[in-house]
Amino acid sequence: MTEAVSRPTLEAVAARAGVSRATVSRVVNGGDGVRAPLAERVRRAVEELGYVPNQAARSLVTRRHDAVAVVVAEPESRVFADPFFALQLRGIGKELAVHDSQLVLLLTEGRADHARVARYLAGGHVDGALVFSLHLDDPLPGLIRDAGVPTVFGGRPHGDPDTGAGGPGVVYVDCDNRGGARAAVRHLLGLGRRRVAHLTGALDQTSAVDRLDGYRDALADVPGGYDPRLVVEGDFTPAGGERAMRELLGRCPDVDAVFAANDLTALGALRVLRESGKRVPEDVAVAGFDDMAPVAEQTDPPLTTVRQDIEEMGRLMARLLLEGLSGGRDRERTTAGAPAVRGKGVILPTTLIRRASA
Amino acid sequence: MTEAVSRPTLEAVAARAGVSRATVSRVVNGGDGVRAPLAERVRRAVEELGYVPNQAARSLVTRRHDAVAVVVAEPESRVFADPFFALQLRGIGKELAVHDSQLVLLLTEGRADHARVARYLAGGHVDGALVFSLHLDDPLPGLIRDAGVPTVFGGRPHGDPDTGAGGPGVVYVDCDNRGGARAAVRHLLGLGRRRVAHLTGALDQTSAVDRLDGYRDALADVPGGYDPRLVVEGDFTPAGGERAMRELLGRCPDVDAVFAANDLTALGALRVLRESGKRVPEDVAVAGFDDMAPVAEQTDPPLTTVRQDIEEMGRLMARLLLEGLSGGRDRERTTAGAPAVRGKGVILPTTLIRRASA
DNA sequence: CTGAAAGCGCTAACAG
DNA sequence: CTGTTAGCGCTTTCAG
Repeated sequence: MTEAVSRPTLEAVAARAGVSRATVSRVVNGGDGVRAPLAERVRRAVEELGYVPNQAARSLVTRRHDAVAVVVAEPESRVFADPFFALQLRGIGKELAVHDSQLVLLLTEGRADHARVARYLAGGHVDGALVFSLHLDDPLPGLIRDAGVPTVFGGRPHGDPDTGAGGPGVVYVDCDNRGGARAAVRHLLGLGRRRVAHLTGALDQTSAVDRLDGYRDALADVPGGYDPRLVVEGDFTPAGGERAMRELLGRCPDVDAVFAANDLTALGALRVLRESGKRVPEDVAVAGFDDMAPVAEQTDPPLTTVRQDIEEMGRLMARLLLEGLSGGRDRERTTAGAPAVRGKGVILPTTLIRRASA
Repeated sequence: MTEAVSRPTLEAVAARAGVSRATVSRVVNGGDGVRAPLAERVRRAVEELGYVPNQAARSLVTRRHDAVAVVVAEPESRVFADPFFALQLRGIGKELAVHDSQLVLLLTEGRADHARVARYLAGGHVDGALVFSLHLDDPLPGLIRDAGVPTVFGGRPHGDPDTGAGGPGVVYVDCDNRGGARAAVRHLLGLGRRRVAHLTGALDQTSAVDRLDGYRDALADVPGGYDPRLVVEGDFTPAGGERAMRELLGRCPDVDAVFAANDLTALGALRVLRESGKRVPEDVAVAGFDDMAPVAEQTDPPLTTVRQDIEEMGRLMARLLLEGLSGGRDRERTTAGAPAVRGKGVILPTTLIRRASA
């Protein structure tokens, strides 16, 4: 393990180039307003000395850090078990890289870590925070508000402006959970299915609630309508999907279609259906949500599901934060076109992907 | 999005407590050498003002950052497609949290990003770096060496001390790829299989090479020995596994066992075997590597595989770095017991997990 | 045990 | 256009 060596300072570069520190600083930061030959001399000195600015010193005066925190609560390990999070992280990373900003990852695993995160955020190391707020009782959003750091949420936070209960100025990015669910269920209905069940996600997360609402929406349109016995609570995991599916089969053996809250849940459901001798999609059609490639494409049969662009969500979160920081200057359009903006939330569209399971 | 507010300074706290800045500083940093009543007054002032030290100012003088960089090269998206990386990250995060250190994630996606990463590392924002060096031609290790930052590698780097080609002082953590592979292949041989094939990983990664070596080791013991026609190159992905398995079946229809370089490869192989009407394990026994829960437990049949403790690898990398930084003080023992240390590499043990596929 | 003073390395007015 | 002059907020000798 190499020891860190002491790096040359502005002073040293200035001396070598025979100019003042101020001039070197100017050249290093864009270099406008410095005559070409001088600038050239400075650049050579920088090069020869291998000078790299000390960020701590710079931040101290500029109050900028070129870094944003990504806060992830992972009370259960689910966050890490599916590629969802990794994809968002990648989107965030890409966008930040474009703006020359660093990604500081703050993992929390319980109350103990919350204090640490709050302290860090308040300590002014970062220009802003991207927060994945998962659960209803999560104290993190409050702590972060108190830290007084510009923040964008991933996923609609509980009690957001749209539902009327939320605090002002909450910015978030989410996909159209409700619309996507509606589309999936309508597709199942369009197949002629009349007993369409729903295996929900963990209902302390808004995504699960919104998908359930979408399911209800679609069923409101049809004669038979909504039957509460066809709704079983899961938890976004394969195991939860199995459990829920078993319960559903026991309760309503006549079910002919299942909309699972995500692909992992669908995976569990498929397994139980196979065990029970039900054919998919002949006896029971199955649809999922997320379109996680490694899951949805490789189930047997391949899964019909609702696709959301996870990486784009991450990218958009970062962009929104950065735009807010720069006071709305350098606004650009998202690569996905123009997403719908409702209140302070940005909702990305979803697409139904038809495969063999429904 | 809340605007950041200006935080109180040491000065303010000092004024409020009626002491000097120096005294406040002492109290904030452990507080030894300050008389109790005074210290108490300071603590109250800190509390009332909600004072949090400005890290930039502090770093400027202490030259410590309480942050380490995690550098991940992801030229292909594989890094993110499997949970491997997420698990290591989690291990790293846990260990860093214990030491009150932050995790700065540096994602790179090509040459363009390399310069950015090198600059960042050289800029002295972090106390050290954890680097996942994946590919043979990756220029990253070199750049990082030049940055002069203490570094620990994840996975044996190319040309490490053990092979004699590596630079001095390279520290890394890896699992016992070779030994694990050997165990898996011996297990297949123990089942009475005589035509044991190997679907390799991407051979520009040391893990793939080491597993191939383990395969050869095991075969060196038996009469028939090593048959090069039974080795097909894959790339650690399911698609690569399918491709390799198809080629293998074409070339050696008499194969009766397959050792896949990882679980994802095994997944692809299983699919092709099923298509071809081969029964697993009756006709062909299959073993994988990694024991990724969401994959290995849920294949059909469940996969016999070599387990490595990925999270522990991450944790250990962080610990090694931190220990090195503190000059070897506060040394603790790893939770996994005492891993083997060869040269500057720490090799974690692997375990064969028997399931139905072999 | 406490305070005064001197910077850490950099940027940002302000003069020239 | 370039240099001079102040700090940013903190830690750390060094006196008292």
